[in-house]
This record gives sequence, structure tokens and C-alpha cells, in this order.
Amino acid sequence: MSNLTLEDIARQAGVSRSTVSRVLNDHPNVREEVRRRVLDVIRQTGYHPNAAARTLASQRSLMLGLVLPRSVSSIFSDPYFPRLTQGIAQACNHYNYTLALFLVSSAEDEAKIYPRISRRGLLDGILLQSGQIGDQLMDRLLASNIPLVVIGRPFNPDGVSYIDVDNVNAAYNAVSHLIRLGYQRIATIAGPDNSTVSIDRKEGYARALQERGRKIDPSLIVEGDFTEAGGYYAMQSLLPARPDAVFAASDAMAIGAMRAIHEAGLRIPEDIAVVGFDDLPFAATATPPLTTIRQPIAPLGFKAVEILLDLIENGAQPPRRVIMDTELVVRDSCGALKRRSPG
Amino acid sequence: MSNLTLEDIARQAGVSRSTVSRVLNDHPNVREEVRRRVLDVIRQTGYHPNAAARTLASQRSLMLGLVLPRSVSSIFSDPYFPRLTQGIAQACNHYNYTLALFLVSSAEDEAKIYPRISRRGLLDGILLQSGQIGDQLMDRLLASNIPLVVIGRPFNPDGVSYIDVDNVNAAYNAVSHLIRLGYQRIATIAGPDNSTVSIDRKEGYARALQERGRKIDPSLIVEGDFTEAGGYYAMQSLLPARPDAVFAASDAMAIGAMRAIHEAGLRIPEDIAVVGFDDLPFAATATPPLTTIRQPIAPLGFKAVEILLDLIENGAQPPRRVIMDTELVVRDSCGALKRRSPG
DNA sequence: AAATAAATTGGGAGCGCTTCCAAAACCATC
DNA sequence: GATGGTTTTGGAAGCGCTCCCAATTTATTT
Repeated sequence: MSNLTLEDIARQAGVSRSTVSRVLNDHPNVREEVRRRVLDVIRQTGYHPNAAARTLASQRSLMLGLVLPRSVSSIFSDPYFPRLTQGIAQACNHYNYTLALFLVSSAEDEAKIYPRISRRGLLDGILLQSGQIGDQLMDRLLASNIPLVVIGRPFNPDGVSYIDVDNVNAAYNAVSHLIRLGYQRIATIAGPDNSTVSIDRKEGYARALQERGRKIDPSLIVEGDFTEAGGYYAMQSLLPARPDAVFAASDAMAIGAMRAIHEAGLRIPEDIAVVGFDDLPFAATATPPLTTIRQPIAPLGFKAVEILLDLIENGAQPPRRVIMDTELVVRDSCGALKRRSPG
Repeated sequence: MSNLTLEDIARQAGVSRSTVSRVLNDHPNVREEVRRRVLDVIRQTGYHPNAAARTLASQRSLMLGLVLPRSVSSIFSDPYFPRLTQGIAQACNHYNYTLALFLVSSAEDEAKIYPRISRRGLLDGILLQSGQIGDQLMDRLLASNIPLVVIGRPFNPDGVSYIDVDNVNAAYNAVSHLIRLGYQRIATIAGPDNSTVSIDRKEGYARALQERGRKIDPSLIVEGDFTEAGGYYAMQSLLPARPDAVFAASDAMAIGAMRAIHEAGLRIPEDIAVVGFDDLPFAATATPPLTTIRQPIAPLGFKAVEILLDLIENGAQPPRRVIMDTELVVRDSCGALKRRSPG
């Protein structure tokens, strides 16, 4: 349709290009009558200013990039990412930014994507999902000097703005809850050691035990990979150690663990209590319904955008840090509703 | 970092702007020695051409938009979208396009997003997830004359290029499978009537029954909303009609149905067989493992991009149509592995 | 070696907008 | 009604690239 330009609108409205531009950008100094006249022409013609020309002239693209690095994009089946994306997209809509999505799924992708990301004139800022240890992408992006907010604490957070959930505290609360309920042999199915999420959740687990004077029993700590199958196998390897409760670092692993427990002929929570992490939709409808930690994933994404806009507006120094709280959702799998809860 | 321009590179390499541009765009007519010299300077300086300037001058942004309309974005918890997105993103990487994501989550969003989408100079083409009946977005986008590929058959497909899975045939195969296994009272949990997906799957169900001379029993057809909870309630309302098999139009609904069946004290597949649709990850680990239809979701997304690039390259006439095949994945929930299967 | 054809290069005119600056129009004041 | 100040408006110079065209260089032919 319309390949109209500013000039065309200006001519039709009987004003100059500059005036139309002012109307478009809500500049104050335009006479009300003229503004109305211009707006009428714009409405009638269905004119939309050309995005590229605007970006080139103003040096702002009103576009943010969301980069999901290779190490995590395989987990794109995890509902975490859709929710995060949704929060981010909502914020972008709200602040009138466009969202560009970069899914890095292979090494080849990474090589192709990086130049595209760091090209000037494309993105005003970047949101990067923090990845595994040793991921070079963050350093490269940081070096490219584009405003950057990392989602999830990076391994080396020096000078980096990031937002994260308080994983340590969340895990601490989950395990404390189990301790209060009287469980003695509390195990954990942790995530892989190469992510800060796993490290933090494991630390929260350890801290809760230690604060109550419990010893950390290495045979009660086993590593999963955040998947259902991983949780299943982890639980199987955990059974000989006879835990009476298990804290899984993700709901998917918790569900896998529950499957393993059931298959072993044990009951939840009578024989083994289970607590997960995430509060995914299926946590509530599992049998038994899963006690878990709810993360504010979409709000986290939304907030990440707000931080990024702040960086764009006001510069990246000092780095911003935001840690969001979680919530323990008590259902049946921890036994709280069956046991006498002391307190 | 570098706010270098073409001109800077040209000066440093001792050539003209045009020559650098030629090198950048792989034009043939550049002396090998000059090309090398220019590339060296580019490499040393870490120069990247400005995207906006390029778009403005060449009238191509190398950017595609993926629009997920309001009616479906609420289902973003459905793994369908992540997978689709992944396929699309992979294709974009492969063909060196950037992907812009438009999640329409409210009416307000829609009003804000539409002008952004149809702004010239931003997108070379659009992928639109087909939505509910009555969704205006498709017509508006069509009218804006930007190359458009719809994912999922739209209600009014006239003149529209689209790609879809063969839902009719898939459902037909699933139900035929149940018929072959000897089930007599085959029910279906359909999706809401306002989407072509639901309509097509229901039609496949009906066609399979009719071809074998079976009557369609309205009491065996009930409507869900593609969620687990919806499947659960749908199954509950189906139980009085005493079905011996049920075809659910999505895995999520199938899982909900299984929960309802178990709660009613019935066995799967002995009392009621279940077949789902999607082959989501949890289908394989459900109890019992779910027989279901596998859709090539990511390949669908990939192909959608290829069609769109074809439209961009060669014009939108005639409209392209691609229908992809599905695959019946037989597991335990249909009873095929227990029953004598009659040939 | 001259004439002609082909390959390579440089210059300039945009692409459609923003934004600075100066001119014009308006206003209130003395 | 002239003066000074404030709004409002128009013109022009870019933003950094592509691409056409003409000029230059190189290769080929007779």
C-alpha cells in the first residue's frame, strides 16, 4: 500500500516536512490547528513513518534483542522460556519497543548471529539469558558496548547489570520447610554444576541444613539435568541412601523423581516427601500435587526490560542489580497437610 | 566501540566507498587484491555496517516478523509455540534473517503493535499464527501488502499463503487405529469450535467413523479448551456415555482425560483407551505412555520461513499452500500392545 | 601499436527521516 | 505603533548506506 513519505503528508497538509515530523514525535511547538490538520491527513492516508529512516536519522531503533544462548535454547521445551519471553514481550509492547529474538542453537548460529546483534543501527539494547560457565557471548556483547542486561546471575558479574531470582533463599526456604516438618534425611536433586542457578539452589539447600546443625551428606546430593528423565534417574540413584524427603531443583526433575519413587513402590509423601522448583502448570495436577517454589518469571522478564531501558536512557554505570523474591507453594507432596506441623 | 562508517573503511583501505560496499555485498567486480585489502581493514577495525542505513538504502531489512495473536498467545504455555518459534528461528539464522517477535496479549497490545508491524522499513515479511475465527489481524496485514504466510489454515484462505499440518488426516488415522483395535464406542475431546485446528481434527474423527459405517454419536463428542484441566472436565462429562476409547485433540487434554479416568477407578487402556495429539515430551513418560500423533512443529516453522522468503523474492501470486504429514506414535494407552490387533 | 571491448573503480544522487538554525509570525508591553 | 520576547514554521544538512553511471584502467584483438 502507501509508499507515502513525510514530504507527501506535508504537501497534502500544506505544511513543511519538519512540521509533520514534529507532529509525529509529539513535539510541543505545533499550533493545535496545524497538528489536527496533519493528523487528519495521516489518518486518511494510513501513513506510517519508515522505520529504517527514523532509526538512521535519530540513531535509535526502538528495538531490543533477546538472546537465548546455545546452552539454554535446548531447554526451550522448558516453560521457563515462553514465560520469560511473554513478560519481556509485554514490557516491549508497553514501552513501544520491538523485540528481536535470537535463538542460538548451534555453534554455526553463534558465529552468524553475533555480527548481526552487534551491528549498529539494529538494537538499542540487549537482554541475554545467562548461560553456562565459559560462555563467551556475554563478554563479546559487553565489549560491543551495547546496553546489556543479563537474566540470571552470570558467573562473572563484574560490571554487569543483571536480574535474578533469589535462588539461594528460595532453596533455603524449601529445605527449611522440610526440616520443620520433621524430615531427617533430606536429599536434593541439583542441577548441573555449570550454571549459577544450580549452584545457588544447592547452596540454599546446604545453608538450611547447616543452620539447623545438620551435616551435609554427600550421598544425599545427586545431580540431574533439569529434565524429567534426569530427575527420574537421579532419584533412582538416590533411593539406596534412603532419603525421607527430596528437594528437586526443578519441577520437571521433581516429576521424574516422583515417577521413580512410585515405581519403587513407595508413597509420597508418607515414605518420601518431594519439593520442586518453578511451579509449572503440571505441578498442581501431579499426583500428589507438588509442593514447589513459585518464581515470578514473567515479571522478571518485564522488569529486565525496564532495567534495560534505564541503561539506555541513563548509561550503564553503575551496573544495576535486581533480585526478585520467590514463594513457597505448599501442596500435598511435602506432607505438610498430613503431618502435625510444629508451629 | 567502533562508530566507523563505510567511508572510514574506504579511506583506510585507500579505495572509494562504493568499492567497500561492493566487497561487503559480494559483488563480483572487485579485484582480488583490493577485496583482500578491504577485508583486512574490516577485520582489524571490527567494522559492522549500520543496519538502518542499509535497510533505508536497499529497501530490505532482512527481518521477518512472527505474530502470535491474542487468541493464541495465552496458550504460550503450550510447548507448541516454543517449538514453532525454534523452527522459525533456525530458518532465520540459516537464511541470515533477523526475527522480530510480536506477542499480542491484549487488545491494547494489538492497537499498538499493528502500526509497528505495518510500518515500512521494518519487516520484509510476516509469519502469522492463525487465530480464532473473527480475528481481524490477518485481513489488516493482508491489506498492508507485506508478504504474509499464515501458520495453520485460516478460516478464509482466499488468496492467502499458508502452511498447515494435515489435521484431518491425522485425526482420521488416530481414530482408524482405534477402530482397527476393535473399540466400539470411540469418543473425542475436541478443541473449541472457533479454530480450524479443532474443526479439522473433529472432521477426521467423523470421517474415520463414517467410512467404517459407524454412526456419529453426539454424546461421545465433547469440547475441551486444549488445556489439561479442560481435558479433565471433558472426560468427566464423557464418562456417563461409557466410551471404551477416546481421541483427545491435544496431549494436554489427553493427560487431563487420563487423570479423570484414573480418578473414576478405571484402567487405561483396559477400560478406556486414550489417544492424544502433539507428542509432547510428557506423552512418553505418562502412565501409561500415551499413544499420540506427532506433528513436525519445528520443521513446519522452518518451512514457513522458506515459503515467506519465496514470497518476498517472487511475489505473493499465486498463494502458496503446504500441508505437512503427521505420524501416529503407538504406545500403551491405546492398548495396541495388549490387544490382538486384527492385521 | 592502435582500436576496441571488458573489467574495475569513483562520484553522486538518493533512501525517508530528525534536528539544528534562522526566519516568520504572533504576543504583550510601553 | 514600535519594541522586545516568545512561539511556530521552513529550509537544509546530515544519518550511513546502495546503486547507477561515467571515468578509468586493463585486457583483447587486428
